[in-house]
Amino acid sequence: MAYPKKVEFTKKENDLASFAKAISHPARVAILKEIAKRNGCICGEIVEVLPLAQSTVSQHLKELLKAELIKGEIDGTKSCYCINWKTFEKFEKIFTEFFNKTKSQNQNCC
Amino acid sequence: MAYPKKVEFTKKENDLASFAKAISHPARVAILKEIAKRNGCICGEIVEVLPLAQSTVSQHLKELLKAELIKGEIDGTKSCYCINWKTFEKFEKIFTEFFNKTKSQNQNCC
DNA sequence: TTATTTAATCGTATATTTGCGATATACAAT
DNA sequence: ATTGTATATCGCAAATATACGATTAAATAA
Repeated sequence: MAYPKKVEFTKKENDLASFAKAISHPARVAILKEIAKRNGCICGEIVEVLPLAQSTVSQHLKELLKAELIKGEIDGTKSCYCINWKTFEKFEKIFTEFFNKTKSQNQNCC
Repeated sequence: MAYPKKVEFTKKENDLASFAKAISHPARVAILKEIAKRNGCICGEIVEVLPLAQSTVSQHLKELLKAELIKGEIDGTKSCYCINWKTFEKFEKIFTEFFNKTKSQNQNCC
């Protein structure tokens, strides 16, 4: 056996996959874009704009929070969300690395 | 209403999400890396290397084919897979655009 | 021809995701 | 204190994803 069998996946594989999972739903992509687009942070204006119920949007926001792609803070009755640039850039790096590493091995075999 | 309510998501949102979905499982990330790593295309050597059953790997390969991230051709009893660079680069572009566009709107609001 | 090898597909079980309405919570306004 | 507003959470249903063993199909080797 030339290459060893994996018992489990590597941290990088898991990281890339879980980031990809966080943005694997069009609603979450749209939410991120909306948060970035607005001048300043927004809250449930997202609900106004998306074709989804408030509770569903809230769930997607929770997912994005879990992935640390956004930060949220409660301001009165409103919740204010914004992009977590630190994580965002971390993932951009992981992605770029993945693309470049893969490309560098392009042997044009078929 | 300053921004219009979406009836559905945009093509770009759907494209980005479905690409992300394709690589949202560590097995599929590992498979892509393995295919890129090997000198020339490989087939079920992937099974040897991953902590998954042959049928499961086959299913993941099918997903990657569906997303057109890999190409496959049958060579005798063996199936030979390789990266579909055209799609790969298309998605890299979509990604980079997403990252850059989002970043350019960084207002550091919170 | 018969056996072997390789890989796709089928059937099935289980887990996760997605979505929504209803409810709860927490603050603001009256 | 009561009412209204914003948003998170609960409970549930439906759809999708993941995994595996068994089976099938197709090519090669014996």
